[in-house]
Amino acid sequence: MPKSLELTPVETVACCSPLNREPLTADQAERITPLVKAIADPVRLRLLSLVASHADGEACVCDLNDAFDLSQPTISHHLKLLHEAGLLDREKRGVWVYYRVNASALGDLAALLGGVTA
Amino acid sequence: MPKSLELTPVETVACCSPLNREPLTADQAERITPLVKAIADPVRLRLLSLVASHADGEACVCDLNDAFDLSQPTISHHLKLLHEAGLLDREKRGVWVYYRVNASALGDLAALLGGVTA
DNA sequence: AGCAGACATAGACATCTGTCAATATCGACG
DNA sequence: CGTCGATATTGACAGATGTCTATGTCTGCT
Repeated sequence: MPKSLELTPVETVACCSPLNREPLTADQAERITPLVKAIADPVRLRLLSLVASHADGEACVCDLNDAFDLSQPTISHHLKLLHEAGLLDREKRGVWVYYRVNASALGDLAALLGGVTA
Repeated sequence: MPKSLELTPVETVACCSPLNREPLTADQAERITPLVKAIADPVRLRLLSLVASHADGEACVCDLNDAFDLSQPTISHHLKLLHEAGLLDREKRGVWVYYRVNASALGDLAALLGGVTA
């Protein structure tokens, strides 16, 4: 149920069969790549795991900032990339912003790589 | 059974529990990232899927070159990155070079993302 | 030996990416 | 309504990345 015609990368991954079934077309590869790029950074991998493993399944930006020796804008930038890729959902409550993982996103990507269609 | 003390990225991935179990340490994230970066490119994703889905599980560089509108050195460069990451095994037979996928590599990465420990 | 073809390496170059400091926005609260 | 604290945006810059041309290194063949 996207509100626009633009699909997030994560919304386009489920359409491809596992890598070992048949070659990806150039188009499919171009659509999948942004999602993989989104997790191809150590800071973003840690952010993702921090949110994913956090109690209640969500984490406040204020907590995430403290976990890194990086400036606040840098963390904000990485969170934005993960959000735009469709891997993190964003919710603002009062002054704080909470992120939570899009579970099916990682699942679809894992299925693409691992060859499991489930 | 690595022959040197240097581990390929793929040899270090199995050591981490799934993302949603516990946060990655900075060290773990740094070790995993090269593997993810290796597949964070549309050409390399297609190369991987071409090799993975090829008959006999292996593909000759000569075949792979023809599948792209890119120069031979560029394809060679991408294959080198995939090989160094541990995702592709390389075997030279006569004049030709054959690549085949390291199946467990993608499996471990998928497990990391998908949360399946198997 | 010498040539030809398959693949790798080296170097150059434009573009992309991660980071920061500075600034803007937005909501709560006195 | 003005300030403060939390987060996002902007602009700048160094370093990484993808691509090419040119060249090197094997291997088989004649």
